[in-house]
Amino acid sequence: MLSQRQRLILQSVVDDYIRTAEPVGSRSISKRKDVGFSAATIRNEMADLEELGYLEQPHTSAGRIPSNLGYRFYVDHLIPTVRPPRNEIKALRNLFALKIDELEQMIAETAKILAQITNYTTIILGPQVFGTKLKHIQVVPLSERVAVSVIVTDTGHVEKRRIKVPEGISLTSIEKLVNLLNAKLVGVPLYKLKDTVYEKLREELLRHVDQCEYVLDLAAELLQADPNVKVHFSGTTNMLDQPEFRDLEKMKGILSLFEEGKTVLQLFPLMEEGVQVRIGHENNLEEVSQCSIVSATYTLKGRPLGIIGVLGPTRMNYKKVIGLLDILTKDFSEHLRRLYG
Amino acid sequence: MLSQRQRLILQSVVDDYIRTAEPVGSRSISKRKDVGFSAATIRNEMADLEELGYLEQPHTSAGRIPSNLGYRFYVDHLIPTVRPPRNEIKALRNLFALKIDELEQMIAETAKILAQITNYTTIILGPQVFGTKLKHIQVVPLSERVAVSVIVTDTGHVEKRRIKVPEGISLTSIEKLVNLLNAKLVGVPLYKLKDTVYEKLREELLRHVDQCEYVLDLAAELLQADPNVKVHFSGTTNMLDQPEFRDLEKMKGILSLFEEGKTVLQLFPLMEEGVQVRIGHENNLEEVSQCSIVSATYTLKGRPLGIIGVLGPTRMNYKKVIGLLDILTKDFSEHLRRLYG
DNA sequence: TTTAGCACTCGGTCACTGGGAGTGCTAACA
DNA sequence: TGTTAGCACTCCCAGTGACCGAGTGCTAAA
Repeated sequence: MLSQRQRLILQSVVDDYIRTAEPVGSRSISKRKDVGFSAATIRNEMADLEELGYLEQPHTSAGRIPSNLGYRFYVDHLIPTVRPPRNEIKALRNLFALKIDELEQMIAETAKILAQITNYTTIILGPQVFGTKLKHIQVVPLSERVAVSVIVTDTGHVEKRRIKVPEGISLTSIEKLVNLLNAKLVGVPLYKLKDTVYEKLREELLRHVDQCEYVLDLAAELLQADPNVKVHFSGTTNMLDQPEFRDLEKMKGILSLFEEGKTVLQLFPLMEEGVQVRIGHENNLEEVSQCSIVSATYTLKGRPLGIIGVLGPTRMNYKKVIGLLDILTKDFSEHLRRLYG
Repeated sequence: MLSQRQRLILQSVVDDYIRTAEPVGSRSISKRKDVGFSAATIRNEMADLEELGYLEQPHTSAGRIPSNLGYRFYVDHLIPTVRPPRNEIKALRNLFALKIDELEQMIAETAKILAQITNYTTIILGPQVFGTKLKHIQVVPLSERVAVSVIVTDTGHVEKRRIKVPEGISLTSIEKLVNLLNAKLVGVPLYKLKDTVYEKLREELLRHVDQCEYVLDLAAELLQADPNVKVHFSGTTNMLDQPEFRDLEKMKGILSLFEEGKTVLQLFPLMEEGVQVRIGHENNLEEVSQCSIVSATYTLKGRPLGIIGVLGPTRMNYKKVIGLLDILTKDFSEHLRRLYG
């Protein structure tokens, strides 16, 4: 268990290091007005903290920097939850006042603003469409054998899919099929669509449509919703401003991660309530072992829809980012509720 | 006018510099087997070429590097059009054999492969949907006052738009409207949709629908196609491999360009036949003043649909890239024709 | 006109140096 | 017993100068 003084010193080191990106020496800490000890005392405590694994020393005659364990303790015990400054809150709220209709665009703008305020990289996942419900399905034939199926959900999301029409299936049977699907499946969540077709529509189809089996498969194909979650990035180049990423190789690793968008999904293994912080190796990817991720879930009608995350160096300004994400996800969810709820 | 020998030397300098990224000295050129002159002679010629503006010297006792004018002459007169090696052609053709249904995905894959082969950044614009024709329009009401309009084109492209339904317009009038639009507008190119509505549908509407003016405006909104051209990037991190972009500031400029996708549209001011090369300042953006862009247009039914471009340092391997783009755009267009033509 | 030779220039690398920041240890102090 | 001042030591870093090699321009000879 850390003493009160050790906690104070650890906090000071982390704060200073976050601010300056330079190893923190005993003298500079003893000079702070909230610390009433001499440099020598601080040195002793720092040596202890290093032994306990909270601090590290880049080389003998240098100051200390926080270890990942140190950051973890700092995040868990040493930061007061802080309300972001007015102007930052305002910048975010202005977004929601804009009345942007398209959700995608809304998300893109949010990512942008958040990246601007934090100076880190923002990653937004979603929205997850699996839980949303079918509102309408339409099939538009393009030529004899090719058609496009269009699915609209209750949140206004549109999924399309090119499909090949099997030989021997006429346009009229497709039309009948689509009518049937619309009559029976509206309101069913997307992830249940396929099962529902096979379970409930079989007899119905037998009655109304010829070549039932073919058509059933076709229907399944029509309804195959795209399971891909969209990934939005912003502020990717902010990483270049961080002194710890001067190294081109590291930088390249991180940037390629952004290019191959889907890989970052591994960084967000679960959608939990509240603000999550993952530090250094707690992330599942080697490329970001020197980064931290602060993330939070946004919801619609209590259902988690997606994730807003901020990626920065482990030396990131946790206080600020956590405060921002906390407010932002709540506002964002509220905004969604007003749009679709 | 350059003498035969000057052309040979200029070509050698550019070739070597493209290969090594190091200033080229007189000795290394005189050693090449296709050059039968001593270093001293080469030096004289190089001094002349510098005076003429085709070469530059980073500092007094260094070799020469090509100027932008030098590259221009090289591209215009000194490279034979070269057929890319078999394995590269094959890598591209494999793509088209994959039978990827979705055009977007197809484009993304193409960009990726091209970036892999060239080791530069690829930028693909399009497809341009303005010229495509309306196949179907659908309106799906989400709630009392909100609906989603979905437009399907003859190329299977789907555009959606959230719309607010003006007060006092009933669902049945909307239904009538949509039926009318479908009956009258199928086959009309997207860019003519709006005009056509106002010109041709006015009387028709007056007869069938009440509150005509409102409805007319609504129709216009429904048909407002998204004019945004999509921009696909791949291989953005390849830029980091180029020795000329070690400088973080330059790098940042270029990478932010990719992040703010739309800005790059300025780099492709026109859609012309054949392969275009723009060198250094010939591009309209300061950020890429040390880059060159090789681009070509892909078409559908003879209509230009979009652009495939490769962005690299001015020291890029023009021979290879030009050859590749030439083949690729032709294959790509042919593939599109098979899919939609 | 071409080439060989030579003096010169300049950037890059390496070893060396001194200064500064910071430490750990010891001994004195409250 | 906990805290502090003092001091010797460590290590990084920036600056310096010497040196090397690649390349040039010029001149004179072939």
